[in-house]
Amino acid sequence: MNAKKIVELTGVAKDTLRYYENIGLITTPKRSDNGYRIYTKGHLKELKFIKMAQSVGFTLSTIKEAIPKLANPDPSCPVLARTIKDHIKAIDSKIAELNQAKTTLISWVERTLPSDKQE
Amino acid sequence: MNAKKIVELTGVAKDTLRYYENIGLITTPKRSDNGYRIYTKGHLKELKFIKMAQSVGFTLSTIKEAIPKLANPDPSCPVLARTIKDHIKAIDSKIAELNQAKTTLISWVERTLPSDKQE
DNA sequence: ATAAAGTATGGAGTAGACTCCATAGTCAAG
DNA sequence: CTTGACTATGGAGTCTACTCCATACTTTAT
Repeated sequence: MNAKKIVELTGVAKDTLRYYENIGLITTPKRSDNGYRIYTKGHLKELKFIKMAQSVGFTLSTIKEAIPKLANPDPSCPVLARTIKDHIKAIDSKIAELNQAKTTLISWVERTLPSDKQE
Repeated sequence: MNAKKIVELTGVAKDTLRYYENIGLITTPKRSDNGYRIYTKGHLKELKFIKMAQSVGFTLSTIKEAIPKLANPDPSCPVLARTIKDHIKAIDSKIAELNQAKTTLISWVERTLPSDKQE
């Protein structure tokens, strides 16, 4: 698919795509004869993953470590499973932090506004 | 408490504290006669909250909206509860996103990672 | 009394993550 | 064949969140 299409589908700007390509975050897209980039479903997956990971506080360089392993997996590599499990652990930590933050906020609400009802 | 102490207790650098003060993120600390900043337990709470919120992907400007309401609550203000609940909702969304990301990663691991070809 | 440690200030510099610009080649429509 | 939409490129600019000066005043230790 062309640039316009993937921008439309992912909400990621054209320039951002080029930026991601430059820093090696996404798989380098092939080019058609005219030099235009050709994006694939693989790129859609990568970008979806990037947005998700980013929204929960992972940096692009952290994401970068995970992406190539997801995009070009070597099934016979045990290090891969290890790495992904590390990322899952990182996600678990973030979930724990979020729950802590939530608890903190709720206690603030209850202490401050004891009569207020839940939504 | 003095700057050294709060740096030690929170792990937030001296310059960062001044930066937070400049952008109005933390409560402006009172000064002693010599002009040195005096930090309080309130600052500890604020900084703890900032670090937590930040680690899970909230920006300083988003955090800034929440802090004053937590620090100087007006019990008769329904907007306060609204705002805090919005933050809790945002946290819930982030938790949901993380769980989704986790599921995705796990499925990647379990499928022993399929290679996906271009369009 | 002098050094060392702590603090203050304005302002410059940095890293990460975009975002915009000027210029130019490509392609579909009229 | 010209216009306008689409794409490409290098490089500059922006914004966030720090981080690092250089300089100077205060306090503590020897």
